Amino acid sequence: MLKKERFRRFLDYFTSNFPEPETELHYKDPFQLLVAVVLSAQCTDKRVNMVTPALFERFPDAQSLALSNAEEIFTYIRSISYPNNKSKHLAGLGRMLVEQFGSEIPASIDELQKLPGVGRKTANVIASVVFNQPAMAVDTHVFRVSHRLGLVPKTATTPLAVEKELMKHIPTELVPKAHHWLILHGRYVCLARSPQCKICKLTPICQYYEKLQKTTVF
DNA sequence: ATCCCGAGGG
DNA sequence: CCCTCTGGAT
Repeated sequence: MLKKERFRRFLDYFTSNFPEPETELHYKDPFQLLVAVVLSAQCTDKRVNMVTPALFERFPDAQSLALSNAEEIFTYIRSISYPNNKSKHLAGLGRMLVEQFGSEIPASIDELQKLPGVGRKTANVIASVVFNQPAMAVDTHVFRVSHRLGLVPKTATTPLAVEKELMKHIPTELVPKAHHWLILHGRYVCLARSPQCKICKLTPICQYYEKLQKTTVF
């Protein structure tokens, strides 16, 4: 199947069945989303959502983070992955937002990436979700699902390469939604260790499933 | 043992 | 390119 056809059917399916996908991280403003996404590295959204209510009550904005320190922040996030690194990142994040960005969340990818704990993936999420820019954040789900479906070539071995391949084929206005669609599919259907092909509606266009049929003996 | 909406440093 | 960070669920 042609790649163009794969993309068309992938986008058609999700446009029809999940027209308004959203992140599962809990937040109520750009600052909270930024913090939540920084915390979500190598950690499930569910666990992040367990610590953010108390965290946001104590630190409702960049100023409060800037006035605190990594030691105190650590006590609020000790139950998630890499609490030491992330508490240091958040302390520095608060300070930089206050000192260099007037306590506003910057909109450009380059400026976002200057913030401690914010790499390309997190910067793309903020640009896409907060500012509705056509930025494709490639996390573990997007990477895996894109390869399994056959949306990107095997030579796309890095998140950046996958990002560029996806951007080539997804219409600009659908990029923010496609990001969520790939994540939702990876989280609930195309699981890393046990892809649920039996309930998957995309098997007709899936490269992984196609190969699976060839190698399975009945 | 592997995975989870990765980032920073060497 | 590599390595380290390193909690909790499956």
